[in-house]
Amino acid sequence: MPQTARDPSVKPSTPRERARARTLEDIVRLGREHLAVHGAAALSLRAVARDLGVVSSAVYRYVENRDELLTLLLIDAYTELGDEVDAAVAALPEADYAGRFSALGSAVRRWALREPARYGLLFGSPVPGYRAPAERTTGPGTRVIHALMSVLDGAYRAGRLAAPGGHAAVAPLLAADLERIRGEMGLAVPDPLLARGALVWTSLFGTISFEVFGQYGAGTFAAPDDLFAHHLAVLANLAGLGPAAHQAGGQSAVHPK
Amino acid sequence: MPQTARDPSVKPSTPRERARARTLEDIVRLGREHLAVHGAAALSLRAVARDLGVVSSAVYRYVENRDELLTLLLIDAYTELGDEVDAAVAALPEADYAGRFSALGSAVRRWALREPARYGLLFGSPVPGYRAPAERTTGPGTRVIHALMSVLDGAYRAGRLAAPGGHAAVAPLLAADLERIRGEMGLAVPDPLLARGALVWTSLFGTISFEVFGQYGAGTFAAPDDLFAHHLAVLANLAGLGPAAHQAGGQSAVHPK
DNA sequence: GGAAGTCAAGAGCGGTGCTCACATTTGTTG
DNA sequence: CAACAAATGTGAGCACCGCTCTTGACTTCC
Repeated sequence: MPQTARDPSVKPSTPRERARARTLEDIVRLGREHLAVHGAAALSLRAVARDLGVVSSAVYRYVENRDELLTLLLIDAYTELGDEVDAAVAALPEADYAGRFSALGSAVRRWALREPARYGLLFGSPVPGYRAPAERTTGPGTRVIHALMSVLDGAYRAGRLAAPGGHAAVAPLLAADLERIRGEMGLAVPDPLLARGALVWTSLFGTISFEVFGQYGAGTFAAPDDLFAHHLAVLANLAGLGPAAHQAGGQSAVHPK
Repeated sequence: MPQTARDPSVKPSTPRERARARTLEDIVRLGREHLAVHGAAALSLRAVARDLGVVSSAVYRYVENRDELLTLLLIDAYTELGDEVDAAVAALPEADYAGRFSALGSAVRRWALREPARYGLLFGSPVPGYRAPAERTTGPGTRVIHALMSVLDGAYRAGRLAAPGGHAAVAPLLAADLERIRGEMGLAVPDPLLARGALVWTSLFGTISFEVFGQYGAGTFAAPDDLFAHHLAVLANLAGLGPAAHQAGGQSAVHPK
């Protein structure tokens, strides 16, 4: 493969490398647009080439194959989601744990509703023949859970994470997993709270997925904002954050700006 | 369209109709196998035709197009899932509400892990160009939520559904939605419990989706059974069922046979 | 027996991912 | 500046896809 050195950490020096980087950016941008309109499985390299004003085989100079483009779009989407979540969380004071939790959940939902196809690529059914390269996607792909756990861990260290009522027993094997995760992520929260954090994590995405993917019936919920706000409040409580101080409900929480 | 009358409620009388029904069953069966192996977006009518030992165009005598086959597979999957959930719930006494809830969740998970591609078709990202015909899919598609709400409603009517602590306020618009749903489904549970039931519903599928779709990292959870059992116990508590009487955790809950 | 209905076959259209030999452009270097 | 080599674009081609249409054969019923 005659691909040139493409280390993104090194600023492109020569004009040729600059042009190449720009073309690749265009390809990703066009791919993102096609993805948003037609969905992941319908992503077509030929269509991207057409929009790029180039013959179909030319894009293979920049992208090895369709899966490679999918990987780029995956990283692109994870990064954008992670940026927006981080920004939403950072907009509130560090000690406002309930507010930060609410902002995190609302940011994820806002992005998901704005970019349903890209959300589907990240959190929907896996693309049939495609295996995401873990060494490239786990980093961007774990930003949301890291942000969530960071909020919960901060609340715990500040003594603001209430021990949950009705302690569900944590089985030994699960405790081993949690212990390892706690070490890898540098957390302090004990097992029951950590396990609940995982549940809150999956529940958040479950709720959002149902809304984005249309799993609720057509006109089942006329007030999805209120429904999500309610769920978010319950989940904050479940995570141990107690009743959300910065009101978790209503339109204002969904559009914090 | 020269399609014959194909009302499934009428038993096929003539041998021609019998043969036709049998061929259509074969097509659905082969489609199901292809779906399980290659995923929804890669479902190919030509491949089904090959396996059927027939030229590709012949399949169009039985199935209008690819979307029609997808609809048949959708109904087929919803029905199988609904049957298994109903059977798992009915295997426990009606008054064992916590046990029935646990059985329901475990049955969904068991089916999802056994049939990941079909699960993805039902609860994953929507197939790009495809719109499920609501008049044919909502019936089979709402069986699980009906079963879940039936358990919760029964527990409530029996006075066994605890009022949840930390009541999250139910916004007026949401209350209107809940009132309508309560009427359509013939339920008695009040708003806070109904809203929590919806959250438990989406959370259950969120957890299962994360596991089936590999959203947890590769080796993040070595004990997924224990993790799910824990989540199920917390969700039962969240729904208002209190600590699950028929122990909700462990392998025995996942494989209740 | 003939008419109506049903069905499989095959060619064909436009689309896809991907490969390869060839032509062209472009930056560097003698 | 000219020549060279690397990078890039081109177009044909392969195999697959969904889907349509015509043709011929077959079954069923009057």
